[in-house]
Amino acid sequence: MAAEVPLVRRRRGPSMADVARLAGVSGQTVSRVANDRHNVDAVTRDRVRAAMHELGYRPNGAARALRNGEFRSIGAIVFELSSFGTTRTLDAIAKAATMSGYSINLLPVLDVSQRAVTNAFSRLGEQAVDGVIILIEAHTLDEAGVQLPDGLPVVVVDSSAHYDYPIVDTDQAQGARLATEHLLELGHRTVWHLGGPPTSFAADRRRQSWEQTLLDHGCEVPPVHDGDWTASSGYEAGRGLAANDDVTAVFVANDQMALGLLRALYERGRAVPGDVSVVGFDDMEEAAHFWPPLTTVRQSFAEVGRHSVDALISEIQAGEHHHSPVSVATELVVRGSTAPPRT
Amino acid sequence: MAAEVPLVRRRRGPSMADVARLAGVSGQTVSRVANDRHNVDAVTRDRVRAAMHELGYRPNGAARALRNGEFRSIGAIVFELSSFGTTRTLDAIAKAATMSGYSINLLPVLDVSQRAVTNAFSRLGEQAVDGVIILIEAHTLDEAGVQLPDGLPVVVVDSSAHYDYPIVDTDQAQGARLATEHLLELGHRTVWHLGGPPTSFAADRRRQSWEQTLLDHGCEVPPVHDGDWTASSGYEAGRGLAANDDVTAVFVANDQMALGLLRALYERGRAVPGDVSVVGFDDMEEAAHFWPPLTTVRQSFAEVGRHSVDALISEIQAGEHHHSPVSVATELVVRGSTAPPRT
DNA sequence: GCGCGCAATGTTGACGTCAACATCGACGGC
DNA sequence: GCCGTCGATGTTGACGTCAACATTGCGCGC
Repeated sequence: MAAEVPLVRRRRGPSMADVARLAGVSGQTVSRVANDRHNVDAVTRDRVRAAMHELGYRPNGAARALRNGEFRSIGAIVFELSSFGTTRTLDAIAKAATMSGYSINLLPVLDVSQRAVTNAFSRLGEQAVDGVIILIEAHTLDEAGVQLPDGLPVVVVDSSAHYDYPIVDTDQAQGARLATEHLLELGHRTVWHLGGPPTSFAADRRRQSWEQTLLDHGCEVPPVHDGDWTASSGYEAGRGLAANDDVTAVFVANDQMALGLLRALYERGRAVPGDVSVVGFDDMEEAAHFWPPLTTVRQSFAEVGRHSVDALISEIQAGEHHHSPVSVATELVVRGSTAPPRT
Repeated sequence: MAAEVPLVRRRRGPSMADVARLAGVSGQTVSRVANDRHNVDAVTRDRVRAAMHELGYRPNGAARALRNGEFRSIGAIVFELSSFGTTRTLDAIAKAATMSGYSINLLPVLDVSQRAVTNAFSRLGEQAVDGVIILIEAHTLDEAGVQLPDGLPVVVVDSSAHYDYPIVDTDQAQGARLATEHLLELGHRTVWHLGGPPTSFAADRRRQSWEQTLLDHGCEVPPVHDGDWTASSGYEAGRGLAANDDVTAVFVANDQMALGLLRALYERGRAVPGDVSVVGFDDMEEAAHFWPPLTTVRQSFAEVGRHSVDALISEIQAGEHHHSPVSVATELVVRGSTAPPRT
């Protein structure tokens, strides 16, 4: 038995040296072909290409990264992909990064405990990334009191101003004002609010701006109901609102909770928009097909994603810090869930 | 002027050698400390740790990968993160991979053209990954006629059997049968179908199984309406169904299209479930809060994700191929959108 | 026909890490 | 007190790539 096969077959692919040997050239020439340098004879290039193909050669990213001192990769720290906004933003980030020749390294935080977040950042230290985009609602960061590795470019997608990193976010305040004023202009005496979780800066901003708008218009500020972004939480909180006949207009901090509220209103027999007007936030694709179609504030996740990548890449390549936060404007989309109050 | 600063500051972080110099030990000792080897004197270890911290040392992933011959990274090829199912699966994949000590490299395909897909795979060749999970509906792969790099472990999340790679997927056929039989058992004479796009294997499977179930029960097979998974397409297709008084029961290939159908039925004044019963597929969180709450087929994206990662990692580490596809069972969740037909 | 210039190709070494092997010193048994 | 043992630490080289520099040879001008 001439069994000489090693137990663990270290499947290292062929290297430049192997290709070079087969093609009868030097490794450097293979490198030139692999990188599309022009100063290679056409005949040689074809021979090398053929050898590459025959061996199934793939350049080794690690060696390249080591040599060049950069990974061409961006880390994205996320908590839950199931959250609608995060996902959309991540999608835009991935696309923008790809177009700039960077790839995206997903670094999920398994739970929101301090330990998990700290742990994620220490894993980060071991990741082969040139920079990081943080997509976690930043209260968690504050609580965890974590510190990012020094000298690693970072961009935060959130409204927190507590950190000394460049920040890109939707203009939450403007969006909330848009929604609230729309309802007031329809003639409602005041606007109730179904807010996001207190751990979220975005939720904070929307709530604050809603309150300020009411005050600016001399309206009474009703008590806030809180949810956690899910439709279920919107339904739970919505049952309270639905039972209260004073409520004629509600600004909900996202579309999913708005869906839950709509259900609660239905179950209570209150007509939308006849008895109660509802405005959401996000303009998810489904919002146009709620019943009635939801009036909501559209935010451009794509733009937020694109700006984050731009900011991060310029930081990576030039060492620049944009300390002025980028704010992406929102837009009110009026559909069927809002109307003047019943007289 | 002793200005010696290079124009482009290559921001290479400190290396082991720097730490070693500061701590007065050899590089190897630093390596041992970094990797928690036990055979280092406590005093020395503390000194090295202090030096690491002072310099802000982070181990260089590229060098480590080069040395070890593995990247501890998995590529995930996706098309659109906005698609609900893909996202949920990706989330599970990311979590499972993280727990196994792998990170996820997102490789988005920017559009579905052949060129783009082929291009994505050639980029893939340059990625520093140990294996790949493909999350694209596989018709696109067929059309693009692309070939993956040889010797790179691959797992496909889809129902396609055209490829010689391990496949993990939800048991689409079982789910569709569950939905269809539920409606038949309620007493409907037949069940209509609002299907997914013809490019999707998952949609194919659901449609075929729906049809087979009808035939098994001796029911007439009505013509299929197609959508593209979005609520909008469900609404468009749904208008046709809503206008047809023969329609008393519809199995919709996903929840989002079901939402669009519900809207179309509302607009037409047809009651759900009084006039028409509707069953969806996916059980997205929102489905419970549609009006009426949607009866649907729950699939476990988490389990699909976990199985994919398991299969890929065992392929990477042991070179095993599981040629038997993994099928994850579904479950019918009965809510308020289904009832016996009006007599 | 001589040499210059330039394009094609080859050679060398360094990027940062870590396994394998080498060395060094302390301690214990006899 | 000598030697063997073992634990702590140091030295060397290789992983695959590519920039910088070195070399080769060909064509062209005069």
